[in-house]
Parts: sequence; structure tokens; C-alpha cells
Amino acid sequence: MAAESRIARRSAPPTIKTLADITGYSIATISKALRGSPVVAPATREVIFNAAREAGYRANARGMALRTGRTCQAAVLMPVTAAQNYEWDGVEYTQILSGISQALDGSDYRMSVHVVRDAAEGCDVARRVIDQGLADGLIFSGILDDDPRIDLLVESRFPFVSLGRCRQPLDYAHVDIDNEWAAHAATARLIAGGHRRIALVNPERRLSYALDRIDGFTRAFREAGLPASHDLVAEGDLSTQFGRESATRLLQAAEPPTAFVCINESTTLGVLSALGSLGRQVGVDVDVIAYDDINVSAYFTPPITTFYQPIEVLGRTLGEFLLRRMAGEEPKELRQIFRPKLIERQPDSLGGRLVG
Amino acid sequence: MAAESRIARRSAPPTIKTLADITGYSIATISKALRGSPVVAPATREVIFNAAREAGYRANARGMALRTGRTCQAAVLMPVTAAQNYEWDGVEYTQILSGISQALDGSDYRMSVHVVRDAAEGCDVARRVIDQGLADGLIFSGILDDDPRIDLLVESRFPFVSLGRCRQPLDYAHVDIDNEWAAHAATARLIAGGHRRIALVNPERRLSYALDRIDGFTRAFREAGLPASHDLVAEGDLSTQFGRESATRLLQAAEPPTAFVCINESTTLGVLSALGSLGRQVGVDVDVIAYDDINVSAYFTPPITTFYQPIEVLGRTLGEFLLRRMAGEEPKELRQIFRPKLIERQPDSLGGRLVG
DNA sequence: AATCGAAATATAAACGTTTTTATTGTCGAT
DNA sequence: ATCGACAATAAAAACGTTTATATTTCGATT
Repeated sequence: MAAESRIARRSAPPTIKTLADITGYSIATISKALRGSPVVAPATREVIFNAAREAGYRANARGMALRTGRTCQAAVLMPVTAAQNYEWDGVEYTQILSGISQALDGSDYRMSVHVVRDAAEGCDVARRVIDQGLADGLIFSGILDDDPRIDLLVESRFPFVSLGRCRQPLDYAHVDIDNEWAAHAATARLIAGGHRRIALVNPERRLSYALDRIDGFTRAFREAGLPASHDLVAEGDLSTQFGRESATRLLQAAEPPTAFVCINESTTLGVLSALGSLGRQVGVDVDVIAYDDINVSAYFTPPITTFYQPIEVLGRTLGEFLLRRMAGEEPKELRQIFRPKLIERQPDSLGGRLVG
Repeated sequence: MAAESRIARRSAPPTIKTLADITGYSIATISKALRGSPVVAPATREVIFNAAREAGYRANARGMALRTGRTCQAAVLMPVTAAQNYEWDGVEYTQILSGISQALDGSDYRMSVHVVRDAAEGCDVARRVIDQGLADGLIFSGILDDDPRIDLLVESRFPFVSLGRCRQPLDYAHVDIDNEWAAHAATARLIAGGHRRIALVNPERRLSYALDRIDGFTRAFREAGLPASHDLVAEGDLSTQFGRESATRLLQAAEPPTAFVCINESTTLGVLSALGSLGRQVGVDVDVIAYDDINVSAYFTPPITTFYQPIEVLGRTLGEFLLRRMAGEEPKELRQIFRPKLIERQPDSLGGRLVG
């Protein structure tokens, strides 16, 4: 038995023709039976399925792809910044890939990953995926304010799901974090704690979610009837170094911030590093609220308040949505906006401290 | 021109038959010309190449794959621990994928990523990749002491490159970090600094490189004529939590360590967190040396001494080796062991401190 | 008893390549 | 003039599927 199956494995893998020889049916019938077509007699199907199981038959993806055009591949664009020595970058993408892969697990789709270095390359790759039929669906992130990839894909009716939304009123499947809400919540919490000069460590403004965050940040001030500290918005790549440099610069300004809202843990680490260097203490001199990527804020010294959203869940939702989209479901149904959970680890209030 | 090319793009993409119609040659000649066969006349080849360029012809990967069996895919097994809420896990894999992708960039290979949750699943996926011809080559990591995947792949002569070495004397392409050397260097540095009770925060012992590290750790003590503090070797998953728990436990023992050698930055953060909680200061009460994954140790407070190896370089080497292996090069030629660079950020010596 | 329709299956074509084999045409040697 | 060798190209088969069309069988209807 073991030896037999080993021999079977060594020789050429069974094709539909092998099954035809075994069962005596034609290859067309085999194909139809395996695809679950209702025209084949139930008894026949039974026989064929058994033979297929026995022979360890697995459809040849290449033959199928050639005939049908279906590739059984879901393409994912994985962004990587060109910056050297910035190794924290993209740490959360492992989680996203893991989540997508989980969602794809039951299906017969596989995941192919394309590394892209910037938005332009992302656009090129997307076009190649469509034109050359490299995949049946696409997932990507890093959505810009007005993202050409979304335009392209919507126009060509290619199934895709984006992580993040562009700000155009287009009809497409997407998953996102409620950045406006989260930025508002963080800012409002600090305002309620007595802070007036609040820094926002934000990504570059061309990214859609950077604008969402600024919106939320601004709304919190507006609702409190206070002027927003727009001069304390730092924008850049989200490296640890950027966090450190921004914090250092802002803290040495004439009217320094008393609190920081950080976009991710990488920048947070940089901000904390700057505070350490300047001899400021979190919770004593300055308050910091972060968005949690990889769940390490609990281990910072001291632990800081964060908004936490398990990234793997985003990935899983992306994968599920793509499967449903590729199955023909309408984009309208395939939208989900996650609100991260607030984890309070500090009071984040000025307390009796002196402002400015 | 722009309109024209857009129309061309909308309609079915050009095939070899399209080129045959355009040039008047047969599809066989077209194919041979494009593949660079010497039997076609140079003038003919010229004509065909021009037509191909004009029409924007790109070979259909599926047709090619069906005929030749070549998939133009390089498969990568991406490990993901099943542990929930352990989100730092695998952060360095983004860098590895990025490196591999860079290496593959010029070639016509694409990268497909398979997420695997444990060694057994890795073995299954590897077998499926071979049997079903899902890819032309394979890259994987997390090598065990005696890894079944390596046995399987060596036996079936399937091109692959592993990140890490098993301890069997097999002939296969691999890339690794010199873990024995690095562990020795870190331990020796601490011994030279006066430390005698040194903790090693290590991965599980079934992983090949865990053993390498213990070897190096032991050698450093042996060379110093001292008994190795084997009772201070902690083994577990490399989560931040594991680092924190291990450090807490070890420090409260009867004969606590005066120094830590940490396997990666995730555990390092945990160790530092434990030290903070216990009111111990790095560089004052305890010394810590880490291996740097994603280059953030510089931002820890205080910055700590690390061994640093840019992970992207490992990825790039993996990709290059796989290409060469798939091109037929012998595994013997395709081995590289990297020595990480020591970055000194602390004296790591006991100084005038009291031992124990 | 002849005919029809439905059910079940078979045949053949197609997808886009590569590769093996066959067909031209040209030229030099006999 | 005839033949063979060679170069250049064409024709055909094959890879493993799916699908459109064709064939067979059989029971029911006229």
C-alpha cells in the first residue's frame, strides 16, 4: 500500500485521461462529473469520484487555467518602502498575508505576492495582472487620496478588494479602519484630559488615511470649541527615525506639545526614544496615545494607551471579500470599516501639570 | 497612438497566432524566433521581434506552463505561529520576501507565498508543490534539527534553498546566519566584561539554530575555563511575552543572571519590559545583548548592544541562489553563511558592580 | 410500429504554447 | 541533368482541461 502509493507518486501524476482509462468513461464525462455538472448520472459520478480519490487525482491547474482563463491565483501587492535601513517597515504585512491566506484556505485559490516599491509600480503591476491574466483577483493597500489603481480596476471590472478607501465616490469592495473616528477619539481623550497643544504624528498627506486622521483630529478640537494645533502635525514616512526626529523637533519648538497621537508603533517607539533622550517622562511630562500594529505597546516602558485592531482580522476579511467578489458578488455588499478598541494604560490627563 | 494602444489593450491580447498573421510566418517559426532558437534566419527573427514589440506581445504563461511544465513560479513557505495575540511574530518576513522579490525581479519568475502554521504543514505544502508542479523552486525557513522537508526535497531533486541549515550532512543550497559564532561572540563579550551568570533566551530546541546557539554559548564558557550557566537557558516561542516571562522568572531565582543574550528583538523587548517592572536598569544592574531583526534596538531606552544582519540581504541571497539552482547550478556552490555585525552601544561589563 | 424526447454519454474542438516531424527551396557535387 | 545536403520554414501533435455539438439508448407517445 505504502510502496504502491509511492510508485504512483513517482510516475506521472494522474490526469483526466487516466481516470477515463480506469473508469471507461470519456474525458468529457469525467470533467463534467468532477465539476459537479448535473448532466452526469449520480451513479456515474460516484464511480468517477471514487476513481479520482483512489488515484489521488488533482486537476492540473495549468490545463484548467489555459482552457478557462481562471488562474486560481489571488494576487496581493505588498508595499515595501525603498528606504534603506528602515527595517521595521511593513512588519504588519505578515499578519495581513496570514489573514488573507487563512481566508483562502478552503478555496482552491492560492496567494501570489508582488512586492511594490511605490504607488506607480503598484499601478504597473496591477495593469500587468489584468492584462496578462496573472490572477483572478487583487488585494492592495496604501490607498492614495485619489488612487489610480482603483480607477483602473473599477473601469476594467477586475475583482479586487482594497485595504483602505480612496476619497472618490466609487463603487468597490474595501476594508478599512475608521481612521477619522480613531483620530477623533484619541484627540478628544487628550483634550478632555486638559491638553491643548497636541501633536499628530501622521503619514504623508497623499495617503487617504492621513487625511482621514487629520479630519478626526480637527473635528475633536472643533467640537471642544478650541483651535486645532495644526502646526503640530508631523508628516513623513512612518519610520522609527521619523518618529524620533519629529518628536525632537516639536518638543524644542517655542510652543511644544504636551501630548502625542502616534500613527503606529514604529513611530511611537521613535517618539518614546526622543522623550527618553530629552529626559521627559511619559505620563509625567507628556502623554502619548498610539495605534497598535503588532501588539507591543504593552511592553513599552511605561505601557501606553493604544487603539488596537488585530491586523490578521483585516487580512481575513480582505480574503473573504475577494473570494465573494470573484464569485460575482456586488462590491456594494463588500465593505467593512473596523473601529479599533481603546486600551487604556495611562490616565492621559495633564492632572496638576503646568501647560506649555 | 494612445487611443490605438488602448483599443489594442481592450481587445484580446495578442498571441503567437496574431504574430503569425501579421508577419506571415507560421506559429512554429514565431515560437522558435522568440525563444532564440538558432534555426531561424536572423532577418526573420528581426521581423518577428519587431512585430512582437509593436503588438505588445507577451507570452501567455498558462500556455507555456502547460506545454513545458515550467510554472515560472518560485514558492516561498512563510511561517506563521498559530499563537493568537502574538503579533510581532514574523515581522522579519516582510524583509525576506522583499529581498527574494528583488532577486527575482529581472527574471520571469514570480513569487507565490504559502503560509504554513507548523513544520508538518510545511512538509505537506512542499509535497504538494512538487507533486502538483505548483512551482519550479522552493524557499523555506525554520529549519529543524533533522528537517523532513530537506530530506524530501533532496530526494526528489526539486530545486530549493533553505534559510538555515539542518544538522545532517546533506548536499543542498542554503543561506544562514552563523549562529554558533554569534552566540559565542556575545557570550564571550559578556564573560570578558566579568559576567559569570549569563542567561540565553533561545528558541525551542528542535530548531536547528537553537542548538547552534547553545553550542556557541557553551564554547565561550569552555574557552574561558568556566562552567556554562546552562540552567539559565530559556527556551520557547520567541514572543515578547516569552521574553518577559523568562526574564522575570530567571531574575527571581536563587542565583539570578547578571546578563542576558537575547535571540531577537521581540524577546529583547520582553526582557527589557521585565527589567523595567522589577526596577532593574540596563547597564547598571544587568547587561543585555540582542540579535537585531528589524533595527529598532537603537531606539530602546537605553540603546543596547546588538548583532545586526540586514535581513533583506538574506532574502536577496535566497532569491539569487534559487534562480541559479533552477538554472541547473550545483547545490555545492550555493551556500552562504553570514556573520552579523556587532554594534556596541553599551560597555556590557560588570564594572565595579557586585556579582549576584 | 414508428417517432419523439430526454437522458446519458461520446466526440471533437479549443485554449496558447513548444517540439517533433515534414516540406519546401537552393546550391554544390557528381 | 540528377542527386543529396542543407537551410529555412511549415505542419502537426502534444500538454490537460472545458465545452459545444453529436451520438446513442431507452421509454413514452402517437
